[in-house]
Amino acid sequence: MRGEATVLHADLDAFYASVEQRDAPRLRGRPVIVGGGVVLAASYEAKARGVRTAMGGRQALDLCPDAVVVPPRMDVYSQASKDVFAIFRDTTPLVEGISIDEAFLEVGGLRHIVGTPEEVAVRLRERVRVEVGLPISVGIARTKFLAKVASAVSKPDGLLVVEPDREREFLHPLPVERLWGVGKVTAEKLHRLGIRTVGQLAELEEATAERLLGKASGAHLHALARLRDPRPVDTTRRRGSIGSQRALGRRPRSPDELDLILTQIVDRLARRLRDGDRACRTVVLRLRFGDFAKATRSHTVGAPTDRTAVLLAVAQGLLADALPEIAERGITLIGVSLSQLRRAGDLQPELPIDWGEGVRLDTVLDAVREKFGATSVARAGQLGRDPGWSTPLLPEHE
DNA sequence: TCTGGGGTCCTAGGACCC
DNA sequence: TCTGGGGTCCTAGGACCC
Repeated sequence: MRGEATVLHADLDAFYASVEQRDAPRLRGRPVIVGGGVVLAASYEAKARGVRTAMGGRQALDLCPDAVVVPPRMDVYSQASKDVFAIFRDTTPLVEGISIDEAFLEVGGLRHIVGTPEEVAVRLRERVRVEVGLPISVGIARTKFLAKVASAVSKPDGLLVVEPDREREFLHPLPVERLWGVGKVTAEKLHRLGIRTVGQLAELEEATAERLLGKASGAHLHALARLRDPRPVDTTRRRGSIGSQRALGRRPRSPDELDLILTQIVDRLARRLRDGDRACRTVVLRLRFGDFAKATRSHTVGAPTDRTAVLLAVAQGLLADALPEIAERGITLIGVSLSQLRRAGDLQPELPIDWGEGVRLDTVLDAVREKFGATSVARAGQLGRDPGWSTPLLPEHE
């Protein structure tokens, strides 16, 4: 009556570290840490020694002095991810990617053609192991949330089915930290009330949960604890923002240095934007000051754009505004996010950003100049005329 | 403990409009 | 002259996830 377990959550185990062990036999069976200053991924041998993702590299080596530390190879991981997702899509068209190493698959429709969800999962795990050479865990349940919890519980290299009539006994004894959306802060709020298991959270009144955790997340977590999760596998989801950032260490940085780094970041992002045939409206400057406090500064332009020069001028304007505070507090990270993404095909040129015949870059940048002043705009204009620049900063008809 | 890089979603206040 | 309620957009911050 409540439906069948037809949602798969497939999640590669210790993804980056597994790729390194796959490619270098001498790393197999040994504790492997991917990253440098910070642990990006740890193999299960390293995890067994207490090494965790996001841990400082120093601390990780204290716990596990014989670990092999390897630098990340993002392009290799990206290719491995594509290979695995190709197998997902070959299994069913109903794939919802969650991140580089996990996805939901709806396989209910395959029962009479291929087999039960469990049979599909067994075959999927085998194909990923043989064809890509990586271990992957799969959870199967009636809802996405339960499937995700099931895959996590099954790790490493596991397969776990939660039958609909066993959901309560599976979920309720688990600690609240297992809920998708409960981190350190939320867990502590719950612990203060003596709530440690999902079952205890489910016993609360919904209104109580909302008062404690906020309206949206309170209602959401309460529903999950009561086994309610109506979200279907959504194959149409697209990224809503893209970003790039760079940690800077503690030494002081001159405005020119910051400007150069900012330019590199925006150049890379703008290219990714165009490669994905997308445009954006909002530019967010991310900062982390000398005391590691974070801040954002953002600006939204009237019409979506994918032009490096425009995005850079806006970013430089935001940075110029923040320079006095940076001079005072120091800076340890700078980054940019582009949000309010949409298909570039939806681009509707409007004044003042009108890329019609004969419109010059200077005209386009007027709006930016009005908001931020002339200096950064002048720099952006110069870059646009530099033939050595790595991306076309100007539209073809410029 | 001395802190990466990529994202998502929610909240809250103020501006602005009807 | 003083004062409504509702909706949307923008900005900033924060929790959380992998």
